[in-house]
This record gives sequence, C-alpha cells and structure tokens, in this order.
Amino acid sequence: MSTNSRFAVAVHVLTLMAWSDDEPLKSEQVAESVNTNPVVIRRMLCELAEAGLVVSQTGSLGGSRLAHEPTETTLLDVYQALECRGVFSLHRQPPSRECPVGVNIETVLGEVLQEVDSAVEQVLAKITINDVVQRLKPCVGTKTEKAVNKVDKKKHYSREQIPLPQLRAGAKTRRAKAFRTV
Amino acid sequence: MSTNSRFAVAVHVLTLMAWSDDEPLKSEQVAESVNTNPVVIRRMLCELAEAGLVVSQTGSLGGSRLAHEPTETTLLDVYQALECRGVFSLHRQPPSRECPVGVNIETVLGEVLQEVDSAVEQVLAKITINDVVQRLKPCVGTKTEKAVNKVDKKKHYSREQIPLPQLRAGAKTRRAKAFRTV
DNA sequence: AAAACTGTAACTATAATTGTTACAGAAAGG
DNA sequence: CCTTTCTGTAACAATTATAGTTACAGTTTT
Repeated sequence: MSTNSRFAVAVHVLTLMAWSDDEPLKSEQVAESVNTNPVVIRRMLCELAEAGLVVSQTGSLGGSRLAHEPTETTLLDVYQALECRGVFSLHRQPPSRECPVGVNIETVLGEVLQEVDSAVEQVLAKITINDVVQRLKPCVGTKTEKAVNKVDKKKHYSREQIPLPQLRAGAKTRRAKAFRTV
Repeated sequence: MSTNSRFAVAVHVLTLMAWSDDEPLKSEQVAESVNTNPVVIRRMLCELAEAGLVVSQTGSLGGSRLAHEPTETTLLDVYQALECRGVFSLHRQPPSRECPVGVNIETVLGEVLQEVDSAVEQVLAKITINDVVQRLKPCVGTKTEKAVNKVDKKKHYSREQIPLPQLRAGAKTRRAKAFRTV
C-alpha cells in the first residue's frame, strides 16, 4: 500500500544506535549503513528527536544516540514519531453529495480504517527496539559479511555515566515538520 | 502512511453496487458517486473482476455488478484484489552489506511487517460489504442530502433470476495489472 | 447500421518521498 | 580567536505511485 520506507529506515536507524551501544553516531555513519544520503538521515533524526526518541549534539564530536534504553522504545513510538496518517487513506476528492452512499461512505470507512490502525498499533506496541536487536543477533554471521562497519569505540560510556553537554531532545525543530507538509 | 485511496474507492464501488440491489451499474454512474473519472473506475473494476468480486458486461446496457452476495465479500477480499504489497515497505535501496545491522535488518523487519499485515488482514476479514451497507443505513437521511442519485430502476432482477449473457469475472485482463506495475 | 458500454492504450497531472548541494551555526581543541 | 567537524535546514531536482484524460477498438442491443 505504501511505497514509503520511512518506517523501515527509522527502525533501522534506532536499531543501529542500540547496536552501537551508546556511542553517538554521526549522520554520515548512519547514512552509510542505511545506504542513503546523510541529509536524509539528519531529517529523520530531527523527527525522532522531536518525538523524544533520540538526542543529538551539534558541533565537532557531535552525533545522535538513543534517548532511552532500547527496551523502552517501541515500534509504536517510532511509528507515531513519523506522524503517518494511518495505513490507508480516504478518497482524495470527496465523493458525491448527491448520492446516499457517497455522502456517508467516508464516515463508515473512517471507522473501519480506525479499527485497522488500532490493530496495527497494538502489534507495534509490543515490539521494542531491543527486540529488534535481539532478533538481529542470530542472523549476524550467518551471511557473507565482509568487514563490519565498526564504529571505532575509542571510549565507551554507559548512558548513565556520560553527561553530554546540552543534549537536546529536539526543540526548536519546527521546520522539519514544515518541510514534510509543504 | 499511504496517500492512496484505492482501497477506499474499491470499497465505495462495491458498496454502491450492494446498495443498488443488483442493478448493473455503468462506470459513468459509479464515477459520479465516487467523484472521479469513469476510466479510473473501469480500471478498478477490471481488477475487481479479475479477483472475482464483480462481473461486467460490455455493450449497450452493459455495466457491472457484484459477483456474490454482499455478505460473502469481505474487505480482505477487496484488499487482496488490489494486490497491495503490505502496509509498510522495506528500504528502497538495500542497506549496506558491510554493516551487521544493514545486512540483516531487512530480514527482521520483514518478519515484523508480516505480523502487521496479518493483524490488518484479520480485521478486514471480519467486515463484509454487507456490514458496510448496514453501517451506512443509519447515516442516510441524517445529513443534508439533496437529490438521491437514484439509479433508475426500470426493471429489477434478483441475482438469481437474471441470466446475463456472457458474464465474465475478468479474464483476458492482464494489462490492468501491467499498468499498475509499469 | 446506430447507439451505448466496456477494456485498454497512451499520455498528462499531482503529490509524496527521496536525493543533493549549500551554508549558517554549534562545539571542541588548539 | 580560528580552524575543524558536525548538525539543522533551506532550496531544489529526481523518482515513483496514483489519479485523471482523451481516444478508440470491440461488444451488445435494438
């Protein structure tokens, strides 16, 4: 139904952060794993930061990391961060006001689509980023992986220890949204 | 997630047919209710006919009607007739083969998306076209409806009585699919 | 043979997403 | 301070899916 990989990319990004164990990732690194342009990643990171799922830091040595433990972020959080308008859409042009079916079909369909969305959300709510990481582990090594694009872990902090200065969970970032709707 | 009203339109079309009580509808009439172009409707009718949900008849006095009782067609049938590829998509470009997350994320995400699709399908399977018609009835009359775009029922046959010549539940219609994928 | 429809090709138009280049501004570290 | 390294974001171009149009061959009815 959708040709849109935003959800897949968002989950990929967060999973990569969880996998990288609290090391702040640069948009460049993430983009390499996702195989896209760093700006695409930064745009998405802004959305995820606005939703409070990641925190980013500008400047040299900057980057982004998870805002919470991977066990605490569900795929529903990710889905909602992307502000999708449901899995299906109603009519592009409103149906005829002259036809009894046309006048009311949107109301009825709206209810149905709401039921569908609820079902989707229930599934997504049960899966955390940590679950994805866990499901990923058995796969690693079973395929022909060349070199591991290893984030060189010069230092390793746990989320509790490291007091990154001015971590912002997305504030003034109103334009990212504007971009999407223009 | 989707900007695509194909499902909504398909349900609208079938509901209109159920509402019209077995009278074959012309693409022109349906298009009027849906508020779109007759060719758009005919294209969709071809898909629905291929899936065996409607039957069409060419020539003068032609038109389309439900292939089965409204109680026998579910919204899942409709959804499947449209051959969507699931409610979410995977990455447009495959992720990096050099990254352990990138290599396997599609496999794991594929499983997740399958769970989501199953949930959607379970909901849709429980709702029939007849249910939609029933849910529609209480609404009719509660809004400001001008004239009813009434299909002038010169004659009225039940599905059993009428032996429409050469009813085809969509056969040679391979191009409709080709259109969508080209 | 004329009229009324469907099926379908061949385009054009919209709209959402994705990809790019460019640059201002923030933080780190001399 | 000045340079380097990142993020945030504007401003477009490219791609893709869907929707809308025009045109016409083929089918049926009368």
